[in-house]
Amino acid sequence: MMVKMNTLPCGRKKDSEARKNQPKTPDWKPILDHFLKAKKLRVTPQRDKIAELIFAKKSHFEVQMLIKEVESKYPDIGPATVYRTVNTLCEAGLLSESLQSHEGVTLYEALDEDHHDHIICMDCGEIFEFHDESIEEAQNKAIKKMGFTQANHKHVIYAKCSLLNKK
Amino acid sequence: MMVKMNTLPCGRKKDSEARKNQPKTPDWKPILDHFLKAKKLRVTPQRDKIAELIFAKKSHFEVQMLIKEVESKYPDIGPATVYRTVNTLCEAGLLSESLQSHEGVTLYEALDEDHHDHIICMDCGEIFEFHDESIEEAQNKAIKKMGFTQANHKHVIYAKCSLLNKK
DNA sequence: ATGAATGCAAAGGTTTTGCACCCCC
DNA sequence: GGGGGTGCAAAACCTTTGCATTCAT
Repeated sequence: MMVKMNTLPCGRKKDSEARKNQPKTPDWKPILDHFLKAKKLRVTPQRDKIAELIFAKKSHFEVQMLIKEVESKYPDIGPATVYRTVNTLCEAGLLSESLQSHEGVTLYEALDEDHHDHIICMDCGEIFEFHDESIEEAQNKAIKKMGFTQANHKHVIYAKCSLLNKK
Repeated sequence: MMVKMNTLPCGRKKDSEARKNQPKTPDWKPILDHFLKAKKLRVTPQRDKIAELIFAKKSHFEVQMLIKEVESKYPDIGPATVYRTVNTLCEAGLLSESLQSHEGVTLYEALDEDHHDHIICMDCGEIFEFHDESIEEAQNKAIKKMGFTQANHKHVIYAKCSLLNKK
């Protein structure tokens, strides 16, 4: 099992130090350009700037926050363009609506190579990513048994980290 | 593993015939009344009618659909009351925001005794419920290993049913 | 009689759309 | 110069709220 991208749980440092200051998708630009070209869409400075902000993030984000960021860095870029760009990036497969926060807000996240699930601490609100092969296996078996194929899934665990829990 | 509440997959009949025409929560009324009394809230015809419609369903629903249903059966009951009632029923523990449809709409569902996860067919859109003990076990182990407690989870699988897939 | 519930309409918030203008190809 | 992109504002939605009135207890 591996956990990454965040300290765990609730403040403890874990194994992700090396990755901490790297974007999740360093090579987004050629992928995006290729997608745009294939779809006969255009490479524009707005799209590039918004994408850059998104892929500089190391974590999940909500569109409203992104809009505020964009607005403060590039006052000329409006919310409509942000929404449009987010949708385009989703279609390009670079970004995905990954989960709902505990309060029900949609969070986006850069799609990286490997699949992971999420665990949200109900005390501190922190979102951790994890990958557990035995869960995946059990799941694939179940899907097969039920007669489904081509599955993907969203698996979010809402829990409390044990440290805070001891109070 | 058990699958219930629907034919599976995509039209095939499965094990849920006996349950098919029964509401998921036949005994909602005393529970609701008890909750209302405890909270010093009132039993009103509007709440009863809306609850009745909800618990007559055998499946998941979105608030917008419920509002349309209520509107057509009881034109005097407005959307605001529907929203308020849905929230009250959630607080009463009779109802819960259970998952997001593939299009991102929030679906509610009557809370019955036992936990289950969801699998949505990406072809026919049908939502199936299933419970798989080996997934649950793997999950509980993982949660423990990561140092979390008191977990609950939302696990939605998006897949294609094999029958349609053969076309 | 008291205070909660309702209906209505308005407000709040998020996301999409229409359109004139701009600019990349 | 054609067609997609952008910015702005308006529209479209969904959900919540305020308030006067009604109604359960």
